[in-house]
Amino acid sequence: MVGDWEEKMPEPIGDSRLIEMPGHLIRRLHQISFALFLDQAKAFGVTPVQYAALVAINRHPGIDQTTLCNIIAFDRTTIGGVVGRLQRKKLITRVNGAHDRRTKALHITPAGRRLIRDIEPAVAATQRLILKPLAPRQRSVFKQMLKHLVHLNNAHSRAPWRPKR
Amino acid sequence: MVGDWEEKMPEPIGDSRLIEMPGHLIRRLHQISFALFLDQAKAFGVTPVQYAALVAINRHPGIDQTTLCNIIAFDRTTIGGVVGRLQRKKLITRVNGAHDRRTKALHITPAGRRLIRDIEPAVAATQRLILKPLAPRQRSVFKQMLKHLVHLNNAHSRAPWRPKR
DNA sequence: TGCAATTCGTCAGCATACTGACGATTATCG
DNA sequence: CGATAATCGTCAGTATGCTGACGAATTGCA
Repeated sequence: MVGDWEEKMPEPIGDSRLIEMPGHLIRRLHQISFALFLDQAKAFGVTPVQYAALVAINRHPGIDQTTLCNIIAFDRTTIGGVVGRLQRKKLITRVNGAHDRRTKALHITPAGRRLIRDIEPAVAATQRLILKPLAPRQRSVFKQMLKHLVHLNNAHSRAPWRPKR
Repeated sequence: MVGDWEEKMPEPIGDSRLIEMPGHLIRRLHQISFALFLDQAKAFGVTPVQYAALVAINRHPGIDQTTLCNIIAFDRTTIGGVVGRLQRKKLITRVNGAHDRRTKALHITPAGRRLIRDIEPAVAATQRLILKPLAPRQRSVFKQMLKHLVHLNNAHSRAPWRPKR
């Protein structure tokens, strides 16, 4: 299926060009990473997104949803559903803010704390599996590049990361 | 906000640990990449996913949906909606397969071909912008690593890439 | 040949994301 | 103080992506 390139014709974009585009590869790596997490952590019934939110809530008791979004770089609209599902699973509580009645104050429950503790090996295993195909010395190079790309492209996301309040 | 580490306590997972996890960074890079594409190509009204499908359909006239999924590593369920939207925009046609009546044969339209041609600069610019924060020599290193990670982790996705039929 | 296994497209259900908008509330400034 | 601006959480709408299931059609094998 190679070889239909023709003189004087603008070269049609073929499979290989498409498949090697960074954007395409990043999309696939994201899907793989997500699937690996679900597989490793399937006994706990949480997604990578829910796990990230849970860790941040544990670390910042009483945090409101918008500040949570700034810390873990989520979208403000999306977080509503995420914390709703965490609440349904009794991993967090959500009460109206005392000082600012527009906000909801998020707190982790004992069950949530237990989950964070117990899921740790699965989370660590997931990160190892993602990078497993690379040689050990390349893994930290890749991680550095990832951090660099994300930090310097931060502003291009609707949900940019922001330091503390 | 650093320094609440305590002797004899299992170290709680903090923001920095979470934020530097490969899985988390990959999710963010995917969002950034997606947003950059939409921004660069906003005049054309297609998503990265729709663009990938369109390119593959252009390259393989009459392809059926499942084979299309194997080529661009999509999920079989998801592709239905994607090609439906391409059809609604009159960029492709979808007719029942002649030989196998279970399948739908996909063909690109003249409008679809025009779009692929005209959107090219925006697609190229997107790929450049994604990798822009890296030094030029690092960009190909990163691309190689991405390809390596995706190929060797291929089987872990529900929608693994598969060579031709 | 005939029947079981497989495949194709689709459906319902759920979860993550983003846009644009809104009411409620708080902050700011004249 | 009071009007305006900004912020918080949410909603509707749209798009991607997955699981599990299904009817329709085809394949493979006994």
